[in-house]
Amino acid sequence: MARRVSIMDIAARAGVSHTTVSRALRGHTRISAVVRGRIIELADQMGYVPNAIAQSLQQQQSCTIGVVISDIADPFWGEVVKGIDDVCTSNGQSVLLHAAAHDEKLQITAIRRLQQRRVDGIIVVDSQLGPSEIRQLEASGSPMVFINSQRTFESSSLRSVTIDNYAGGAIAADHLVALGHHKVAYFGSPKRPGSNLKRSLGFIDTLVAHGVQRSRIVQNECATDIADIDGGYTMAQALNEPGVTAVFCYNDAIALGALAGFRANGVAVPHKISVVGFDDLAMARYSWPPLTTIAQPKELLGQTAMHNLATLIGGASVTDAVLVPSLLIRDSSTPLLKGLRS
Amino acid sequence: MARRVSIMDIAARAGVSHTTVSRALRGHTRISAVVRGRIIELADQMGYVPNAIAQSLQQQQSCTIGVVISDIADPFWGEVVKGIDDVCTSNGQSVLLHAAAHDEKLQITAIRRLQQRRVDGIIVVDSQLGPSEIRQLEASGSPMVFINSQRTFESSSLRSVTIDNYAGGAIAADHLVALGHHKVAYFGSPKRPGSNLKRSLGFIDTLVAHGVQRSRIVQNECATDIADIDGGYTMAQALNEPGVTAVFCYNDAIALGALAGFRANGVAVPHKISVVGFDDLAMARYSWPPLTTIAQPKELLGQTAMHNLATLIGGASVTDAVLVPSLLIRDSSTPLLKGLRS
DNA sequence: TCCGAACGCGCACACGTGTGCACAACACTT
DNA sequence: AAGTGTTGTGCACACGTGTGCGCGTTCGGA
Repeated sequence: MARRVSIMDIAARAGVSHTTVSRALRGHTRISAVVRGRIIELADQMGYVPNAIAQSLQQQQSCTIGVVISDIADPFWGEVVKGIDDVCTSNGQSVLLHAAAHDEKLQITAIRRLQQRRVDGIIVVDSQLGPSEIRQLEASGSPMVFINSQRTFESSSLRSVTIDNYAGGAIAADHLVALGHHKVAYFGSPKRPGSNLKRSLGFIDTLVAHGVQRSRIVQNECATDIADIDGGYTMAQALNEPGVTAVFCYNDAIALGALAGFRANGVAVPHKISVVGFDDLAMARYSWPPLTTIAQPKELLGQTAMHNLATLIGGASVTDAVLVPSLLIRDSSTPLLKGLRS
Repeated sequence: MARRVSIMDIAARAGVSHTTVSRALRGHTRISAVVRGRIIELADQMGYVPNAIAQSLQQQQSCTIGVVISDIADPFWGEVVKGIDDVCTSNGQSVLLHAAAHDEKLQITAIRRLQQRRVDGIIVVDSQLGPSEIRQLEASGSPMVFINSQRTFESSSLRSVTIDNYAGGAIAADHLVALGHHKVAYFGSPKRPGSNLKRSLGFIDTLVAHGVQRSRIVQNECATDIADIDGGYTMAQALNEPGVTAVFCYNDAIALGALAGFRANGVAVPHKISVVGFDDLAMARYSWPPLTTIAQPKELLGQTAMHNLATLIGGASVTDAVLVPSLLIRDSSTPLLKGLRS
């Protein structure tokens, strides 16, 4: 942070007080036109760049939003952050980014650091925090919005924006039942217990409601320590349930891995087995076969979170937002052929 | 930025001056053990969170790094940012993120905003800046590192970290020639003129050096206004050059799109045509067929940039870094069958 | 000519933190 | 007892900006 020209330097050169410089640059009234003109010209000529740090200290607000994210390299979260950044930029705010893997301790540390930096508010993406940590955060008083959190909150300064995971699972079930499938599997991700549970419940409840027998619904979970895409690959290879003709996956990463896993086993998608994902990643359109999936409005997720955080910061209160997913039919799912019925 | 407890508040409660509190909390020597103990306990009990903004103002450094990026949703850049964040976090610094599409004006605006925030240094990812803007930035004095910039710099405070794009193109050519291909195409991206030119030159020069005739090298470019993956799809569908048996793509996104485009046209990869990408995205392993590609060390790119920026900030000088790409052979490239020779 | 109003500007403080210097109290040495 | 060194603490300032209040000047109207 090199020493730069301040309004004091300008004031000295212009032969006025720094007060006058400050007022002139901020477009204050009651400053004579000549003085203002000279100050503005001088500021430009001397290469003056206002010091936002000093402004923050004085104004008691930093115009900065903290974002805590589990994995910035994940393309899904990347799009969410893009939505956040969009709104921030048009609000004149900046994004302070902190990565913090799937780990409570790291997430808390990241939040503490952001609070030291006096961010105006915090967005936590994919939070893993437990009830005791939440209580701690409520006490800290910072407005916070959680995106796709695994929990809900009571405090007025803590809000959430989520996808209706249960409805997403239900949509997948409707789709597969409409195609005639009646023995199916769910490939889950235990890393996200909350959303995983809701998607699987929505899926299973709806299947049952459509008359599918519980014994004909297979549930698998991938190992916690591997990437989703690898998990999908492994689960597809390991699937050894005769008669399963469709799989609903927790997300697209698992589904794309599953496509590769089935292919390696010589199981044709969708003719032998239909695959449905969740998220609608950019890649999903271009996989082979193109992936049928439950689409999340990713950028909207980020934008909504940021809008709600802004109103929270403004002192108003907001309700939790729940966005709706939608079915995107491509080629990885197909009607069950009569000959294949078991 | 709610009003929080300051060292003055603690001082009042402890009956000492704020000086003593500051020294006690910073582990200064020459503070009596009893007083220190009481202050630390009091600070904890009152929920004191140090104000990093005031510290920045006083210390004349913000411990903050600005990152300007063209598209945070791009999985490639996501991994680069992860590398940056890693090093930042272990250095006790934070990342201020600003997105700024492929647009000079937006990028300059973003840089100005970061300078207002008095970041200690700036990393610009995928810069599109022209010579005049560069000169402007040199004058501003902020240490900056450009990742995969389309240009090189002379100023001592402006450094770059890049992949050896020419070598990458050469490796792809070596690979395809070794497989027996002698009529090939290049699918380029005009959005990144510098790296696109180098990759294509390395590719073509090496092909020619191996005795491939120039007339047998086809060059295509995708439209500027569409995503890479769509561009790859379109170029693959439009490719109408009889006898072309291999394609080298500017990046994996284009290559993945091309795989889908060829498939839609009934052109089998790799049996009819081999495809080689560049980047090694996480998806490349799981495409169909799994993509042969020139791998970039993405996280290392970010880490190196951040390391070099840190030394630059420390006042030392560094040289431009050039990292080497490596060939990753998967299933989208295969030896040319004799029967297919043209 | 006199008086109130409007105008243009500066003083002094606030925001929260860190630090050079000074000063008082105490321990130790001669 | 006097001098010297050490220890613990506070004063006052700095960092850069914004603003309430007050003061002097000018203007307009009676």
